[in-house]
Amino acid sequence: MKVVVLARRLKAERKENIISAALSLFSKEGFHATTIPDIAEKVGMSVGNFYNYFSSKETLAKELILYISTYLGDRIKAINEGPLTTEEKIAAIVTMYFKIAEERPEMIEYFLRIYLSNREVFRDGCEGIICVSSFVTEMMIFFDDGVSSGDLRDQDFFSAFGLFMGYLGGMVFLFGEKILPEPLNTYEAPISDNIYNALRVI
Amino acid sequence: MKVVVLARRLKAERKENIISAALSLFSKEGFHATTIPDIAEKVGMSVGNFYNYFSSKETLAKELILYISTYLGDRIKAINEGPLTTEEKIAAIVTMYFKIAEERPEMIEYFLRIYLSNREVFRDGCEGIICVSSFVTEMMIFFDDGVSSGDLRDQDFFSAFGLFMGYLGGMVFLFGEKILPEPLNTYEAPISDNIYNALRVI
Amino acid sequence: MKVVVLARRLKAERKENIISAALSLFSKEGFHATTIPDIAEKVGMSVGNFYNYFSSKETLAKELILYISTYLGDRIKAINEGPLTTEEKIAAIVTMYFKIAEERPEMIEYFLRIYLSNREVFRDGCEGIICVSSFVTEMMIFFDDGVSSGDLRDQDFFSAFGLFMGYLGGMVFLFGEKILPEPLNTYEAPISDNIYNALRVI
Amino acid sequence: MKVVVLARRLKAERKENIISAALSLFSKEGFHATTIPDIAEKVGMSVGNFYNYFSSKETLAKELILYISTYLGDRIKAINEGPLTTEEKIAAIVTMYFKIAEERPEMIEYFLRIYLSNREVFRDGCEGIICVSSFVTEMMIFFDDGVSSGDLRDQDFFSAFGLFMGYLGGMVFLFGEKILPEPLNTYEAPISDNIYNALRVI
DNA sequence: GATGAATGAGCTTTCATTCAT
DNA sequence: AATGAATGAAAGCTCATTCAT
Repeated sequence: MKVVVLARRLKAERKENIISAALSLFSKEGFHATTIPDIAEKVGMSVGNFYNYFSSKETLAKELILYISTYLGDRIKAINEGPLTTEEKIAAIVTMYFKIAEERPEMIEYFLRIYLSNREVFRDGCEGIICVSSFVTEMMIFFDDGVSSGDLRDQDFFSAFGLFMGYLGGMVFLFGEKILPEPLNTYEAPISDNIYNALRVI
Repeated sequence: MKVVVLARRLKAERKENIISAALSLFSKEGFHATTIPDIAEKVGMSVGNFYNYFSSKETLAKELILYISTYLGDRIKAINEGPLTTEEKIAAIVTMYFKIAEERPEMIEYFLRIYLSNREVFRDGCEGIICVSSFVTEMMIFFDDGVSSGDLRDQDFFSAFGLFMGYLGGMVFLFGEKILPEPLNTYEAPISDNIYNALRVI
Repeated sequence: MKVVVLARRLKAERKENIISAALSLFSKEGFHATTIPDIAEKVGMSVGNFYNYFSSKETLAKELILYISTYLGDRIKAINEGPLTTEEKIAAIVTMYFKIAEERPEMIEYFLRIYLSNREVFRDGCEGIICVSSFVTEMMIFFDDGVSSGDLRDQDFFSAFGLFMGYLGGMVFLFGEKILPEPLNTYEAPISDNIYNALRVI
Repeated sequence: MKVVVLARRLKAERKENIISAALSLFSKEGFHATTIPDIAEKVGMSVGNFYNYFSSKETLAKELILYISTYLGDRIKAINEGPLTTEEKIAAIVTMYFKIAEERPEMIEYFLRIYLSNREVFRDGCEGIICVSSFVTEMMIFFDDGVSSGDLRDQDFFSAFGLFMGYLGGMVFLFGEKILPEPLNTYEAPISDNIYNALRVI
């Protein structure tokens, strides 16, 4: 019995390794420029064995976006459930997002460059927001809370969501392209202000 | 003499056809999933002949982004040079952008999905904002004018640019994914408001 | 009548231009790496028109080797018919060959690199020595004369021919590869000596 | 453990098969006229798998010349280190060379037709004599020994090398073109004599 | 004779996936 | 579970040659 448990843990660990290697390679090199041999080599695993963990390159790509969505969703959830005001929550989300963009850029880059851009890959099984719902749901909760507490105007969710996420994504993109003259965190305050100004009750 | 002129016109026309076909295919299928044979077939041209017009797939991709940047830049320029207030200009840009997104979605989609995401492709020759400068420059002018006229807060350009363009891009993305419950133009008013609120002098 | 003559002369001239351009390109870039558009451009002629002068790339290649063989044959003939001793003739041929190798390297290079190495190209129509007979014939005469005059041993022609031409070709090859430490003409005397020693009556 | 060894042996064997097939095809058809599918088919291997053994057609070509140079160098070395006089060594080298030209003509043909003539292919990594140094070095030793023993005149190495190798190459070329009226070995004696006469102390 | 756009077969190379071991 | 050689379809691109003008 114990052996089975150990084996299962080992398998989960190996899978984590693949996810981590793939995330890094996909976001750095692009989905098509990254090959399965590349990933296998980075994990220290044979090509054939890779297919014991993921049935195809596309499956892997879909699991990755799920992984990221959960990761981001968890962090937003923590903020949502904390004691902050709406204005502070906005700042907290911006700070969290930019922190990830600097410390684990693969995650944001994967989101922006792989998920948003390779429609063919995510066509089957990730329609709509299926694969990013953990994350989107928490953003919905954030807005609802903000509206309930009288801080934010009651407007269409997607108008607000597009503003928030489009803005942050855009900034990270500019950062990634080395177009921004200052480090990302310099922009945290003005951006949080802009978002709050855009959404708050007037 | 006439013959030469006609031939030249024909060649320019053929080039336009390729641009149009490629724009559509790239934005619908992705850069890597679109093949030269696909493009050639859509234009009704042999693969070999395609290379009489564009020296490589990458060259084509770069000409495309230049084409789009100029197209958008021209429209923003017209708005900039019109008699509108800053608030009206914002609405005009949003309307224009969404109109293009509905009438010629390939243009915006290309921008969002191909240009922003296939870094490798645009690495040489489109560094920084080189290939989108027509468009970015006009956005700069818009902001400067808004600040000069006392309507907009004087803040870092990229903070404002990221808000504006990240927002619009995000909305078009949601639209393209069929996530938005309403037609795009429904959102024009609230979005324009959000942007103006975010940027205006308080 | 006059017009016809002029036209014919013009055509011959154009053909010479093609031959000259092709010789240069083939020997510098190789047969396969040289394209018909390359040649046409160098001549300042359209691709289509090229085919009014030569029916195919292979035909051109075969005419070139004929041209070179005649060129070399004529020069050897002049030496053969001059008043020199056999030893002097050897030196004269070596000098002539190296002079061409330095002044019009395309000719020797074409011979060594294109003709000798692209069997497929010359398979039909240049079997055996058909396309280089002007040159080989003169070398035969040189040997016969040398034997008749009692200077050279009477041996199989090809034993002698291979020595003479293999030697000179080898030296030009080493020269072309920049392997030779000295300029080509430095070697004229020792090489002539070696050849004479190899062939003379003992 | 045994399995690994066997696999390694199998892989080496497959590589030998490719070398052998490529040598034959290249020398018979020419470098450019031989395609990777041709080679793969001759080996009984898929095109894709070929690239598990050689990273490109050029790499293969370079390994081939190395292989041949070593093969020839080894044989000359054996002669150099044997008990023969200089005159006998010359005859031995000629005999050996012609024997290879008859039994494994691909080797000599590859040398003459592919290596010497496709400069572009060998440009990177085979500059000068890099890829044929095993062979050239042994020829240097032969000459040095001959001079040391007082049999050969002390002259520039390349003058002598060009004579020897240009001569042999020329004869094999004539043989390959079916120009020679007699079988190759008929010429061994007169050619050895000619070479010895050309180089010996007078 | 002259033009050059057009053709299309063919090239080298890549890579997701399979499968015998 | 693990290996990595093997497959083969498909990609981007080239180029000798043709042909409408």
